[in-house]
Amino acid sequence: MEPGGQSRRVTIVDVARHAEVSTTTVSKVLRNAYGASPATRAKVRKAMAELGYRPYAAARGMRGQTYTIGVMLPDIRNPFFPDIIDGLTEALRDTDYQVLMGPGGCNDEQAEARMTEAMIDRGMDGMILVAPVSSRSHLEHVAAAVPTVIVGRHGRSASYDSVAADDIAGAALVVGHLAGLGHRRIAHIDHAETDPDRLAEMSNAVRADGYREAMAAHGLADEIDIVSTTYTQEGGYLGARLLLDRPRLPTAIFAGADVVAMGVIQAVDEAGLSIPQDISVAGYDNTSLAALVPVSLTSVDQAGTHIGAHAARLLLDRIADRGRPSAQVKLAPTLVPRRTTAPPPA
Amino acid sequence: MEPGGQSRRVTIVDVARHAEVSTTTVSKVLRNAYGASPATRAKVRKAMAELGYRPYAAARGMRGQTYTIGVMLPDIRNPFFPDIIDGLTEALRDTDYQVLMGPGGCNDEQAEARMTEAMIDRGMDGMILVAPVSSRSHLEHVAAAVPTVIVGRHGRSASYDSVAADDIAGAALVVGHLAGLGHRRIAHIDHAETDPDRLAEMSNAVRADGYREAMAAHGLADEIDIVSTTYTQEGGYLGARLLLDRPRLPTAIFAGADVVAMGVIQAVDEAGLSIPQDISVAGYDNTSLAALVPVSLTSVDQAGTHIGAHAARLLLDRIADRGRPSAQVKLAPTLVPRRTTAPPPA
DNA sequence: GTGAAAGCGCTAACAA
DNA sequence: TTGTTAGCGCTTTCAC
Repeated sequence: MEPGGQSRRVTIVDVARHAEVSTTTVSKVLRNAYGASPATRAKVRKAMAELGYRPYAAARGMRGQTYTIGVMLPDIRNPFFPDIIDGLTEALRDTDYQVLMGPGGCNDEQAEARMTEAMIDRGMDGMILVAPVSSRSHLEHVAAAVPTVIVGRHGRSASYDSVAADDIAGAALVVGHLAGLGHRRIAHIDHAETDPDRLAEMSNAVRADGYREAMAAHGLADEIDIVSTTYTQEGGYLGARLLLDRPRLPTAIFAGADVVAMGVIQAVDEAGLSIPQDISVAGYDNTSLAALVPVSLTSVDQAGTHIGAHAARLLLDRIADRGRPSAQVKLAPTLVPRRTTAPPPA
Repeated sequence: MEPGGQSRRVTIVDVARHAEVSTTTVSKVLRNAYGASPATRAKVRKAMAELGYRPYAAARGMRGQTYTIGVMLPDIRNPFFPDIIDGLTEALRDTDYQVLMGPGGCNDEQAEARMTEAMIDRGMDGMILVAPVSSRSHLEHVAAAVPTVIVGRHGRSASYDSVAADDIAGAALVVGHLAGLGHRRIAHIDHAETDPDRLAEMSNAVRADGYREAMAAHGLADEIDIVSTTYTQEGGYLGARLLLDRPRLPTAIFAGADVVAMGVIQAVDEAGLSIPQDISVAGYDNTSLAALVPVSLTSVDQAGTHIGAHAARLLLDRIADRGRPSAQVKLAPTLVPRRTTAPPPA
């Protein structure tokens, strides 16, 4: 109230005194634990309300839980993440858990480690790591300390659960769509990856695999053309520049992410070509960017809210039973055709 | 290591034993506090490293600080916020403070209150509230509990610091730009606001005021035309639909935010008009959306990273001295003209 | 069903 | 400079 004069917090002791019971009893009511009669419960609840009591999560954490779930986001700019967060918070709405998010630092393994440690040190009851770039051993190290769900990364582990969209299927949807329109020279822009561990687990690598498989399935194995840059707008720009320098231009470019596609569009625009008349462009993630009318990008929808909801459910499950076998959820993506894809020029 | 067998945390006691000193000494070293010889310091640091000790923030918080700063974001989808976060984390990089973000729940006062309470209960050392919609009294209630900086909201208080861009000047930049191109019928889309408190403090309202003032200053007082919807894409769409139904069409629409402008573009597109030939459109915030080549939206840049950096500095300052007088920082915006604005049709 | 008392990991008075 | 000793607000045995 008074500037600087922070009035002392109402504690469990105040509540106990007010309700004329012990602090133990108050604690039991707080946790909905066994061992308090309905009458006592009511009395304590009333006292809590009258005093405006709110439990101090940090103190609870010293013995029990903090009722906090940490979500590490690799890149807060990626418009795909809000969907996941929405699904997450929606699924957690009627629980006592609060979600706090930490900026992981775009593709920076060290920053990611700092963030995960910071969350562990702050007593998170559970953690959700979205598309982490950390090594598998680091992920297992995190999972050993606190229940963990990995989102958007393939590869299974006994120590954590995971939720991801089926990127092989997603890539096949794009290639199928383009091939169906009559395209043969379909190029792909990938995120460069050297680490063998991650090569097998990261979405980008799996999408590239899916692209290869699908091209082969459509009898276009000879047309496979992958440029590796990064999953950023600049990466897309750079990749497209390389593709536009090819002696035989591709008639379609499948970008591994919507942001990448935005860079592609820029490069194509600068080259004086038009989309989709001269060249088709497809993205991935069906972010809000893709839906913008002036953009209207064909993309693959990963059902982000469902991913988030599944992650929340798995996490609560594991917080309740840390010993249970790990689970992997794989969700089917869908294609969202828009105005950037059309039949190739005749 | 073993599944379920979380090996006990290394504590200050272990470090003390290993270094053959008292826990007090370890604590002093940890806090860089006065009262430990260089030799002792080195010994303790070595022990910490050898044991892989990491302080447990929640426990520190029970007596001292948690070294955690909570940032409440009203809408994680708004692409303006990442810039603020970048400025914030950059400014905090070399400190011991960690940033955790909480989703505030788009324009929902209750959700906002839940989030701020949750952060206080989790022992945040300081809080940064970005464009909060809460009542002034709630903001002061938060500030009474923990050092607080309010970002993106006008109006000053003795109990908290604030950082905002000069929205009057920003609106004047847009109107000046459009008037300079020869426009007279410049309409504005605003975020509807009824609460008198917030009417004076929220950015949207101030932008509308700035629009009115600037129109008058350019001798266009008679052309003032404001449509009030919401600061969302749908709001922009709706607002534009209303404006396009006017007997005399506006030749330019100044949307109060980039996302709003995206909705405007959609409505204009559907009406079969082209931008900027038939109608000019300007946004506000210069988000990454505006820069996208297919969008290329004229907008006002608020220097989000600077806003974030200032907020961080003010907060650290106030954590160090809670009694100091409150400060208000106002930053000058700049205009970024792009392809959606041009002279009006002849 | 209820409560006394110990303790979670750390910081802060106060002595030595 | 160093260590002893109380707590911080809550949960958890373990008696009653």
